[in-house]
Amino acid sequence: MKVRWDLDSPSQPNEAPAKRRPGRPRLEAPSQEYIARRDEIIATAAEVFHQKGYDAGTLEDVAEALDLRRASIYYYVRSKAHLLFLIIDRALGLALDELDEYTKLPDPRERLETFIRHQVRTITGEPSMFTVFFDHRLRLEQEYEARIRDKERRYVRAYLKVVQDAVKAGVIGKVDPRYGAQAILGMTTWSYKWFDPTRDNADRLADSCVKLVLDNLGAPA
Amino acid sequence: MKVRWDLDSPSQPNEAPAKRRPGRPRLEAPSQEYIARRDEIIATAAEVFHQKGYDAGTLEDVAEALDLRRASIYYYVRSKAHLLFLIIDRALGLALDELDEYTKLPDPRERLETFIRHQVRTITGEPSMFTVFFDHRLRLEQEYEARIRDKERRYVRAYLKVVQDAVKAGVIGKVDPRYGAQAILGMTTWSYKWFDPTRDNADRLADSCVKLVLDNLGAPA
DNA sequence: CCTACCGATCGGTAGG
DNA sequence: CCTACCGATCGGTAGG
Repeated sequence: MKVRWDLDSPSQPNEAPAKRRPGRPRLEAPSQEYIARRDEIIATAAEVFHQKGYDAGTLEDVAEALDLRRASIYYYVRSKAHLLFLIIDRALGLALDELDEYTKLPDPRERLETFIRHQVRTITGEPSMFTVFFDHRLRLEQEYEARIRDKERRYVRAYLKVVQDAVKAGVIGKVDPRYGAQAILGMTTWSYKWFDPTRDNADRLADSCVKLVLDNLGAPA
Repeated sequence: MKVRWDLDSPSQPNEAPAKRRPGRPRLEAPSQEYIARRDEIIATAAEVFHQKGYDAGTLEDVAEALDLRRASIYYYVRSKAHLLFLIIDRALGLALDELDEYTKLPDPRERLETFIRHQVRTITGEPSMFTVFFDHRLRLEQEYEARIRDKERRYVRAYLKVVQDAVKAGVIGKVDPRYGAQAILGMTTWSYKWFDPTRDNADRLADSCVKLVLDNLGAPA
């Protein structure tokens, strides 16, 4: 049986590059083609699972879409469960990607606005990835759970802080930060259920979300 | 084979009572026990599909939870697909239930607030039903689609109108009604993904949503 | 509402 | 990356 490389690593741009281990490496790094092909498989699987659902979408469907035999997928991926993990990890990576940068923005109002726009852009930009993430996240196997949960927390915490600061600065009402963060997250994220790129416009949706939360008129009752 | 009754009718309180057909009825109406038992099956199936997903959750699981044999479920339900329909139809029925009443509220601000509170209460009150509804709605068979889509449209339209009126009355910013409605719907509905009744409080969540959208402070930039 | 029982699908592996 | 092939699961039906 051929030796395969670190199948688990999601090869994300925001991932730290693999540390060079001491001594002579046993194997060369996975070839560029290998990585590219695996990314193709991940993306295609996301589309299949998006359309048919994780369980109903078969590896046969994925293989067919790639003009492969089903067994060949196992050269790149350990199992169907592993494939689900790779999709979810990638989705989280995308969402987390520019967030650190935005966290540094000094103005609370601008920061919240940027977070909202970022979320809308990210979700509507990768509907398949995020549909799989949100609708099949609970089908993740135990072994993968921990790795995901970590990044997930980082994400929610970032949102929590933005909302807290916005409340402090008085740019939004005095809401419970946790509920406020989830509400804003929901308002934008929900788009994965209804947004139709042939009809809807992400920037206008973002405008509406921002206006609803930040551009306010009536004084409190 | 025994004759069964109208398996499709969801026996919802807001459903019009079945019209009395002319002539002598062929069969008495389904017994109260029959209806009650079927509702039990629907509720249990919702819990199973909530925990394991629609495809991964088996009829065996449902039967076991009810202390039945799997085959017995078919006395109440045509198929697994039919069971999914019954759950989804029930969820929509619950959501639609009090909505007509609230539509009559004259004050735009109060009406929007009531809609928001109603949505939070409904979703958090039936997590299993609504998780199945939102996460497995696309696995509905063709034959059931139409019946669902209709009610669904009614729901979205009601929200559309509330938002339109709120914009006109100037109680929220001038947002695109469609995006505004989906944003508010998302803000509240999203709770089915994270709300934990042992830790969270539905009324406070509703407060936060209302405050975020309606109780505003800063003037538009 | 139950006891069998069938048919089909599908993830995964051997071995090249 | 492919050709077989196995094993298990599961929805559904017959017949009572």
